[in-house]
Amino acid sequence: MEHKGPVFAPEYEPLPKGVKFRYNGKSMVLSPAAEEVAGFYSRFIEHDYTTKEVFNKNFFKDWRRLMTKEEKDVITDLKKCDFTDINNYYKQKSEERKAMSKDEKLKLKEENEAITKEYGICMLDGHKEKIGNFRIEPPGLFRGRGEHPKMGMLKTRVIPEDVIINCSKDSKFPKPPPGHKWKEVRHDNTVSWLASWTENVQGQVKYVMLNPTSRLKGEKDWMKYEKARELAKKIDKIRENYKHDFKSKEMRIRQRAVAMYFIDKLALRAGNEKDEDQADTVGCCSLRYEHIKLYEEKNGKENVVEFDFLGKDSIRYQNEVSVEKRVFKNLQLFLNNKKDGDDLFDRLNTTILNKHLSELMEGLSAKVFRTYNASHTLQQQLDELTPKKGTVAEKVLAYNRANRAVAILCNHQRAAPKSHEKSMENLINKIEQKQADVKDLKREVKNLPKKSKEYEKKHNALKRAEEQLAKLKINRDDKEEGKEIALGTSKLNYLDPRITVAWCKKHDVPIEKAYNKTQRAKFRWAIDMVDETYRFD
DNA sequence: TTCAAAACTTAGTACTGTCCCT
DNA sequence: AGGGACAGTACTAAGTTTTGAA
Repeated sequence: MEHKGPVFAPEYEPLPKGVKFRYNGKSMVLSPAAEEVAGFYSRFIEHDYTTKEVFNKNFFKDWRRLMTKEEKDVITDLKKCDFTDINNYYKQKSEERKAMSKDEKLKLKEENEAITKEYGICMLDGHKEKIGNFRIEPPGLFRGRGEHPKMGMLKTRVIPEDVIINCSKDSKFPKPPPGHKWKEVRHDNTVSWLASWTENVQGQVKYVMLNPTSRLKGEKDWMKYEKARELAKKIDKIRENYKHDFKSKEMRIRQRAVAMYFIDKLALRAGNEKDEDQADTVGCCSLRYEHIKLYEEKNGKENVVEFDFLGKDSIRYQNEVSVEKRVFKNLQLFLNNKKDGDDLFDRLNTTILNKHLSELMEGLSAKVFRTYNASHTLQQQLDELTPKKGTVAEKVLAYNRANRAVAILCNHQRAAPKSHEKSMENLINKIEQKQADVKDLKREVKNLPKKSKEYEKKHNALKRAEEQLAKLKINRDDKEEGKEIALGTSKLNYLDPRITVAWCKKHDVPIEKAYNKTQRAKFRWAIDMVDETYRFD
């Protein structure tokens, strides 16, 4: 492994004289350190974050910590701080960047490409590989997701003295920037990272790693799907096994069994325990009393469990599922004598669960179920939805619907795009226009003598218009159904790409319809490997 | 054996560039 | 030229699993 080391964030450029920070209405010159952090906050002042007390409190505390004595004496109340001038300055800078001439933009692009060429590539086992994140995260304010207790804290600047380099002993070591030293240069070929540093807000180690297109990452991805296929072969036995455990005498085993049922049936995440200083989110093992409700009957279904909790990234999971009678009875038992804040599975955690899983199958852990169920669902949905005869557009719609079924299973949500309403309106207008066209053409065709040149021309035009109309309608349905569902995550992380590649080949759909450029690069291994007979069952 | 740290995967959102229309 | 829509990309937080020290 040989590389040039990471790229650091540019030095702070102090504000020009005319840009004023004001305290209590009076302009005030800040020390560079305090000014830089004031600049970070100024970029947020039009954002919801600054209405949150936690954000403001954390920010103010960290900001004051690096003020000079004099600044600290004066600046005691965030409410009296006026950042608008600074904010306007940065907005103006960004406008200027947008308004740059073509040449200036091109120059910037070329400079950027030069950096990528030098620092974005490494040599691994004699092969050139792209690096994923070779730029070290710049300083700024921490933006957690959901109700994060640390939101607004200052994420400090990382310098070479913070960075550990990992490379081969016999390689040309990266040079630290002039006047600096690395924290350490080590040679550990049992890990895949090129450089690491410890981030100050949560104390977590951050890594520079390879791009997903690299051989190393590709092989790991491939192994992940092979593991999921291995599970596919054993899933019947495993289901039998946990269903049997629903009746166990031991509470811990019953809890384990019900958790496995959830993970298998609903594709829930494992649910590790979390610290107090993180957002309160849960997964399967960490579900609490308040996260589920039981109904012997609801909406015509029996034994209904209603889930409502915040999962990863504080994304809400809401679902109403009819479960097996024994599961329902067990849940009643688990909830008995409990109250808000109590664990649903008080005799279970992810370590216990994964330990058991690894005994059922080597390398089996909770997340393998998610991969398996996602890929399995895609295969099964493609079988069901793909029209035998149909246009490419119709097949692609079927593919997107199959993809969407997986995204729903995995609860991959997104905020509906801001432009959704508007673009939907445009699309509907287009459809109406096209419908009118079709109508007109039909009438014209009717009135023309058959076999005339004019007739043929209009007839073809009509056919074309009808095809376009069908396409537009498909487009509309696709868009509306998917407005709050993110397809990318499942496509990138859960769906065995060989299923998609084989499906494209089998149904004469160009691979570009399913995968964009980045995705094709990541899934190169599958595109090269697979023929139309591949299946994931 | 326990537990925290390290390592690596998965995740949504913000930003950027491009295309097309006015 | 300006601006909106959209796709693709960059970013980095937040999970899971593995590792290894106490």
